[in-house]
Parts: sequence; structure tokens; C-alpha cells
Amino acid sequence: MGSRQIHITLPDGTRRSMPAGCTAGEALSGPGKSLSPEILAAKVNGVLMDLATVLKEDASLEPVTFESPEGKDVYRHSSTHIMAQAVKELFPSAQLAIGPAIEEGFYYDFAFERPFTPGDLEKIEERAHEIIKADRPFRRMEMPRQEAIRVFKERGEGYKVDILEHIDDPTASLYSQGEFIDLCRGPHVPSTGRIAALKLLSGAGAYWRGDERNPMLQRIYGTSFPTQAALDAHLAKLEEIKRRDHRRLGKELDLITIQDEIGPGLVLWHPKGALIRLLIENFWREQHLQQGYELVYSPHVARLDLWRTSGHVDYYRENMFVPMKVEASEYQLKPMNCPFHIMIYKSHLRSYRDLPIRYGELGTVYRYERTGVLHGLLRVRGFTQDDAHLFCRPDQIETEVGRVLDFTFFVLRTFGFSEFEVYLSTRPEKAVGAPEKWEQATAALEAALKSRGVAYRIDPGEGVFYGPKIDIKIKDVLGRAWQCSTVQIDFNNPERFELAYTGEDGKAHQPIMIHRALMGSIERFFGILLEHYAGAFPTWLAPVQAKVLCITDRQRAYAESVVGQLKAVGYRAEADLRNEKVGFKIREAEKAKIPYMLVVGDREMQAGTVSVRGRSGADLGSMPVVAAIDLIRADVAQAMPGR
RNA sequence: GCCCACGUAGCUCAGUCGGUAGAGCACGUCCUUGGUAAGGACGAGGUCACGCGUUCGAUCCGCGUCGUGGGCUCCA
Repeated sequence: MGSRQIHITLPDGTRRSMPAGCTAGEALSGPGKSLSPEILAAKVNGVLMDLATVLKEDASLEPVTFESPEGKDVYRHSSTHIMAQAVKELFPSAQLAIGPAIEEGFYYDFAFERPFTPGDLEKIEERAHEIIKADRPFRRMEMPRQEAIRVFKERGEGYKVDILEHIDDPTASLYSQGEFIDLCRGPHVPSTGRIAALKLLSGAGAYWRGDERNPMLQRIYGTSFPTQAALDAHLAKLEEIKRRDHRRLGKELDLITIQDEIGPGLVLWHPKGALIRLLIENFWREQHLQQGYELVYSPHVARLDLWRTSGHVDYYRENMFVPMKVEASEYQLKPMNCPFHIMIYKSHLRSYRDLPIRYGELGTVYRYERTGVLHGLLRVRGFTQDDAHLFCRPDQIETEVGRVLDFTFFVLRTFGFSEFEVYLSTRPEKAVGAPEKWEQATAALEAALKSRGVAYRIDPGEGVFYGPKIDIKIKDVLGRAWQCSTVQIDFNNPERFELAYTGEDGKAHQPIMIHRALMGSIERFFGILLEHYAGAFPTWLAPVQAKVLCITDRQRAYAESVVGQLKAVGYRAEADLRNEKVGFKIREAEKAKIPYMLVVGDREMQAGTVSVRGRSGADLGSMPVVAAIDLIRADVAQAMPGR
């Protein structure tokens, strides 16, 4: 032999001697052993590469499995190539565009003369399974960019040529499995047989490079997993998401509707939905008053000139309804609340002693959203922001932002959210305000986060043009992240509206303005809550907290008296006095997701008790009415200390 | 806005290869008074989203409008 030896360092620190020219896969498995099938790719000196990569020098090696994000990426990326091959085999005239791995799967965009039908998807999936069964190896080829362009021109793949013409790298990498060749950075799993469970999910239209001026392509979404069980679990999760859909639950529980006759993106709150909203709003108002906010109201329309001053006419027009003419002037339906709060601030001369001033409003705004983006309660045209604007001195930013953060986390926790993702967005390219101001404010935001030990990520350049911001995303029970809360510094409006306060020095100074919302929009937050709780609101928010069910007509008066006792101490109770069997009444109360069912028959009536059944079947036994009230009280107090 | 699919009773959905429609649930009346997720009988309920066209005839076919759903860079 006499071949040169190289040293491989594994993640656990062990070193292994291998002949130079071995592959990454061989080096990971060790001499004479076969590679564990979980290993999909390798990190060579920290760079993600194929297992077939030939090693010529000493290197550190790390196995990559499906468990890591990179592993999932490789797996799904290989999957999408398999799907693309299936499409090309069945529909040779389809052209390849792009096909990346995405969070929970993959897609591939094709240029094709017609959309793919569900029947096409079935055939494509079948063919993909055959390709997997054939276990064709993925082979990497590298060639000069020009040559790659020639290859794809020959194959009639115009989009690949377009991609190649837009990249700088003088060499391009191509991957093939069998007859199929695709431009691809890689890496890939060693062969198609490594994809254990693959499923195509849906087809959709998508623009080339996401630009609506470009041609529409046909996108196919799919996903893949290393075991059938994992795929089934994923599909079950998709079913669960459907089951929790707030549009479905909103209708089923008779909480809200959005109706054609009224208009897209405009929400009707039915009595039970309105009651939950009222409870949310009451909580919000109480807490804001306690936190030193002053609550205000503002009109739904204002002169267009106000929106010229604020800059919305210039920067926000495409999201505004068209103005309406009234007498000699034009009026604008409000897309935001800030100008109104600013005008309240401006209605007096302000002293440095007055600051900070905190104005809060559940302000309903109207924004024109393109029809295609409207979605249930999550994206609407009329919604209520839990808005507030803080006016403070520059030295107060950190304290104020800190207070907002504490307040936000408190409110979100009360609504049952315990996991958060926090982002700090810094100065974008196009920005107003001096760089020093940005630096100072960004540092204050960061200091407020740090002093609370909040873990956060920086989104460089993602701030709004008028100032840096902190965004907080909440994670629901299914692990989905939703952005609700935001805290934004605004250098723009104080300038535009010439805001001022008199300082200790007797001179005019410009205040800092902070926009903030905790829930974002009540509509959206309500939709998220509905999905988070799957409609089973906690007792403090449940529109009906207890339903009294009589077994026969004989207990009707008693049932009503129990309802009366509950109402007298402030709980929301209803009686079901209908001539129906108790099983039927329980079924209905279960479906309405009412937290407590109080069953009353002759026995209970005699003893002055109720039989308590908790939501989803728990038998809590028979007890005096006061004991049932204590039960509800304890339940509410757990979520809402002090009630 | 754009691509595709869809719009039938209050809800969920069948159906009509063109001859003005059906189920389940819900609703109403009656019977039943039943102890922890559906008791029974009968009944009422529809301009088949809207408009225009083709046709002897349109809910069905064509075009348009409105609405809903999925999607529209997570960049080889």
C-alpha cells in the first residue's frame, strides 16, 4: 500500500488515521465498518459536504443526521430533486426553475403549460417512489460556469441558465441521479434510496423569483421523513392544525363571522365572541391604568392633511382606503392611531416634569390589504390595535422600554403563552434621524433586554425607517411562532409634528416617541388564542363558565336558582332547561367547550347540591353550590391572581 | 393584484352527461321525563353567489363580477 495517511478529528475529540483519498463517509464509519444509515452528509472542517467527498488532507469531521437542521435540509433537498426527476420523466416539456428545502418539507417550481392536477400529483408521487426504490446514487459534478450554461441550454432549461447568469462563482456544481441533472450547490444524501417516506402535499402558482411581473410557475409542495411513522406524525399535526383553524372554530362556537355582504376582511363579533373580546379588553384597560397609562379615544376619520403631516400619504398610501370628500376637504379613514395621540400631546405645552406621558387606546384602524392576502382574523382590513404611544426624554428610553417589556411578558403569560422569540431590529439603509440617535436608542433597547436577561436575536437592518424596534413572537401549543408585540422608537413623527417639551434649562427639546402594541391587533390575537386553546378558553375567558343541566322538568326551578346563585357572585352561567336527555345536553355543552357542567336531578335538588362535570369528562363529584362556586373561583384565580 | 380550485337549505356536503334538487346536523310541532357525548315521529326550509350570453329550456355549458380557500424568493 504505502499510501499517505491523514488524520481525522471527530466531534468527540478522538482522532482517526485514514488513507489519503478516502471519502468522508469512509472516514466517519472507520476502517472496515459500514456507515450508519442515519448519517446523511458530513461537515468537513465545518462545511456541509457529501459523504462521497474525497479527503486529501487532515480534517475535522462531523456526521450530519436528520436530527439537525442541516440534515433536514439535505434530506428535503434530495427529496425535491427526486420529485423533479419524476416530473421530468412524466412531463418532459416541464422546465426546472428552483427547488429548495423549506422548514417542514420542500417545493419545486416548474414552468409548464398548465397547472398540475391532483391526479398529476398522485402520478408524480408514484414515480418518485419508484425512483427511491431504484436507489440511484446522487453524483456531483463540477464544471466551469460557461460549460454548465451550455449543458442547460442543450437540455432546454432556460431558468437554470438564468440562474447561472446571475451568479458570480466561476465554477458551478451539478448533481445527477440517473438521467436527471440539476444545478445544485448540494450536498445530497448518497442515493435516492435514503429517502424513506415522501409525500406530495399540494400544487400552487408562484412567480419566478417571487416577482409578479415574472411568469407564473407551477409549484409542488411536498415533505419527507426518515420513517413512515415520522411522516404520519407530521400529517397528523397538519390535521390538528386544520382542526384548530380559528375560522372553523369561530363559526362552530358562534364567536365571529366574516360575511360577503359586509365585505372582505371586516369582522362581525357575535355575542359570545364579543364577550370574550370584552373580557380581554377589560383586562387590558385595568392593567394599563395600573401601569401608569392614560387611556384616550380618537375618531375613525380625520382630515387628509393630518396624514400628510404624519407622512402616511407619502409612505403608506397603498395600505390606505381612498380618501372621501366631505364639504370642501378630504377625509381619510385612519390606518393608524399615532397622529391622534400626538395631537393630544400637542394640545398643551409640556414640561420635562410631565414625561413620560403614556397614551393608550384600543384604536380601530382600517387598512387596505390586497384581497389575496386576507386570511380569517389573522389578516383583515378593519382591526383594533392595542396601541400606546409613549413620549419621553432620551434618558428615559431604557426605563420605559424595560417597563414595556415586563408588561408585555406579563400580559402574554396571562393569556397562556410561555415561550417567546425576541428580535432587535437595527438601522436599515433608508432611515431618518441622525446615526448617533439611532445608536443611542438601539443601545437603550439592548440594555433593557440585557438587564432582564431576555434572550434575543439581532435582525441587522430590519428596523423601520423611523427607528429601531423590538419584536416579540409568541409560540403556541403547536410550536408555531406568531408576531404580536412590538416596541418601536420613532424619530420621525416628533420631527414632523414639531413635538417639544420645555427642559430644565427653559429651552424647547424634542421628546422621543415610542410606539408599542402588546397583542398587536385584537382580531389577530383572538384568532391566535382560539387556535392556541383549540376553542377551549380558560375559565376566566370562557363566555359561559358553567352550564346547569336539569335531568327532568322537575328540577327546572332549582336549576334556575343555581344559575342565579352563580350570577350573583359574578360568574357567567346558563341553564339548559330543554326537554332533552342529560347525555344530549352534556354533548352540546362539551361541543361548546364550557368549562363546568352542573348536573341537577332529584337527588341534588333534595340535598341542595350540584354534580360537577369538568370539560372533557372529568367527574368532580357532587357538592353544595357554594363548593362549586369555590371550584370556579380557584380556577379563575389560578390564571388571574386577585380575582 | 396574479395563478389554480371552489361557491347548492342556517351548518357540513351529495347531485343533475342541460328538463328548476337531496342527505345528515340545526330549526318547529308532538310523543317521551330519560343520571354524564346524539330517544322517537312528523314538519317547515333553496332565485343552486350575482349578472350577461348560448339553448326550446341553464343550478349544470361560456364569459364577466363578487366572495372563499391554497400559493406568490425560505433565492443553484
